[in-house]
Amino acid sequence: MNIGEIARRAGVSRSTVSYALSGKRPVSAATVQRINDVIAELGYRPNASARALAEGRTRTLALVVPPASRRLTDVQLGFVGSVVDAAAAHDLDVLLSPSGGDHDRSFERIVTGRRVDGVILMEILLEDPRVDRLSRASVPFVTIGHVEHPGASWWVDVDYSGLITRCVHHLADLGHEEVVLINRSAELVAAGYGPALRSATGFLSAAEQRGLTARTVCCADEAAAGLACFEQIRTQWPAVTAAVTINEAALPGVQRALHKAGLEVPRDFSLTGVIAERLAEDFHPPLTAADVPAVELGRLAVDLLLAQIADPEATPRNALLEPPISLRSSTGARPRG
Amino acid sequence: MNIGEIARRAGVSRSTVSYALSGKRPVSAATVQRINDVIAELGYRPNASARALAEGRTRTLALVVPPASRRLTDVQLGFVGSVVDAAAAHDLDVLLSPSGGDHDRSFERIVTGRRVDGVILMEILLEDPRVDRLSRASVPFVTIGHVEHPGASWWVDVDYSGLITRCVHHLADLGHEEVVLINRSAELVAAGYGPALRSATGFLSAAEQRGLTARTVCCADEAAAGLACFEQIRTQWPAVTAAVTINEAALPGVQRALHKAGLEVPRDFSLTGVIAERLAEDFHPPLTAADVPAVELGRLAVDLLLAQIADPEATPRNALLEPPISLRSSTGARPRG
DNA sequence: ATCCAGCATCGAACCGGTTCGATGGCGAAG
DNA sequence: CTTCGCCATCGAACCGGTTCGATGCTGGAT
Repeated sequence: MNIGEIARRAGVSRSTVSYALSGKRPVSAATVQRINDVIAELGYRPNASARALAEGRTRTLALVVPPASRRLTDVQLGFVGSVVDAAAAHDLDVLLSPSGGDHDRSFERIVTGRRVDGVILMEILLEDPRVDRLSRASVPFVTIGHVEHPGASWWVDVDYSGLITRCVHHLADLGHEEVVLINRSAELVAAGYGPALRSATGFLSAAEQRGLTARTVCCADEAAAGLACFEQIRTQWPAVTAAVTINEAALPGVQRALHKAGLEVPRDFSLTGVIAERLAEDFHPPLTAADVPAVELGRLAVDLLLAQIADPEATPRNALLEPPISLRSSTGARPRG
Repeated sequence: MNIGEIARRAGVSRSTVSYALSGKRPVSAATVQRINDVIAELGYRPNASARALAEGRTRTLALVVPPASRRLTDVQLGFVGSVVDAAAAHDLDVLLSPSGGDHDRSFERIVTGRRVDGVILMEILLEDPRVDRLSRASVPFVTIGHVEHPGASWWVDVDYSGLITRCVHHLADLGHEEVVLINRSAELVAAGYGPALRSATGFLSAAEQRGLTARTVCCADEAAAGLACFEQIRTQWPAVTAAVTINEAALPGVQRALHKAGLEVPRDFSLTGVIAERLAEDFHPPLTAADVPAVELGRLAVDLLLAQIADPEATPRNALLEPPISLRSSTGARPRG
């Protein structure tokens, strides 16, 4: 069941078997044939640990995800799936490491245990200790999202600020004068979660530029909070005629609140934002929104990571995607009060 | 950066360092202290591959998931999260392996490459070739879900048939006479997906037992399909007054269809089934439904797997959970036609 | 003073691959 | 017929840990 056994049965040395499998040195066709026969017969496959030890690489990537207690959003789920798929396309395995708490033994194991060839970090904060940790440990890594001062690091991200800006311009073009941003939870904002903060600044500056009255609220990532949040908006700022959101989990609640208030979208109220495509299309009516290209981001992250692993000294690369806003049917002209 | 370097700096042999770390043989307190100081100073951590090779175990579990193309349901997502968390609690890492296609190189790597100590398989079919593959390879594994003839294998599952039966009885008790099962997609049923088939048989036999008229439909796992499906039900079987479902993805569509048809739940129509708790509560009104205990199942699967790894010869264990039906507010007495 | 037990430590073998330098055999060239 | 070179293969070292048997040293009992 190991390479020595294969060698013995094929009547060759262990190194010959190794070369026959890797093709790194020529081996005669007859010998290769014999070795392959034995391997097929015994169903042999090299021991991954031994190979990793000898080669100095594990053919494994780590994907650091938020702990399960924090439910994944649709967008995050898209990242995980696409990273796994992209890695599989390169015959790489993916190790999942829950991180975000304080103990983070799993993260430490991965960083220092040479358990993986590289790391993909998602859900990062503007100031993220894990980024520093990986830099110091000189482990190749790519972040999905970027810290405030990325310096010389590799990352891919969606331009939340830019997208939100475009949403605001879109609403301004339609004549809206008072708009609200329904952000992610207050905890995430307080923690320094990039998309939430960049969305807020983008929203405010775009609104100012267009002379709109801008309101922002944080909303916990759940339907019930979405409902409560929307009702509060109606009470507190009755002149608001449009909302921009990046909070996917709140959408069902917002939908219900709209219904309860007897508001029809987009006739009475416009809704847009940055939302996973599937959710945007499940909404009623389908949301005019920027679809987060989760699949592309995941694939891109793997590509960058592999480039970095191949040449750790290469100058860092990054990608800031700004997907187009898909015009569906949730935005319309400001209702005449 | 390796154990030899630590040994040299601490002035001891490599084996002493190893014993100091593992505690498998006594080492004097003074020596342990010295070794720990050196380790702390250099930030040493044993190479995972080398350790795996020497110990013959990788301290890693594999979780076989459906390929990303098939979107994960909320329940499946719950499995992934809880398995990862439960594994982390035991200081184990989790390797994600997408499987379900035909080539499945990732799956083969894991099965034969001794890359992991055990495998957790989810989304299994009544006849699942992967189960046989793992059995033959004598890799410890636990399935979430069970094949038709589990024989001597380890598994955990939810008793879909039993739960659906209870839903039917619940509706019968409320006086409903014609009920429909909104199942998962026709492809899944055709592929032999356990929960879908067991739900159908449980539904039909319970309905027969109570003398109800039973209808069943398959519905693709998406909101649009849920809407279309529900409208078709209304047209085709106008006497249906209650639905039972296990299709989470269809729910938003069903909700919209109810609204479009001007039906109020539960006054005009009752809805129940087996649904992730979060989705049941996000529905309007909250669904009376059996919450799939995804977290408990995941934890249980890890526990069983560890027991099996510890003693591969142990007699297989399994668990068939039947969570209580949470009475919320989506079921009521049959409307008087 | 001698012997023995037991503790602390060491050295070597082993896990299962990869890789490098060396070697044997063969055909072609001189 | 010798020599050169190349192709195919071999043997040994190495990756970085773990583990087992052996050994030196110390102290207490006799």
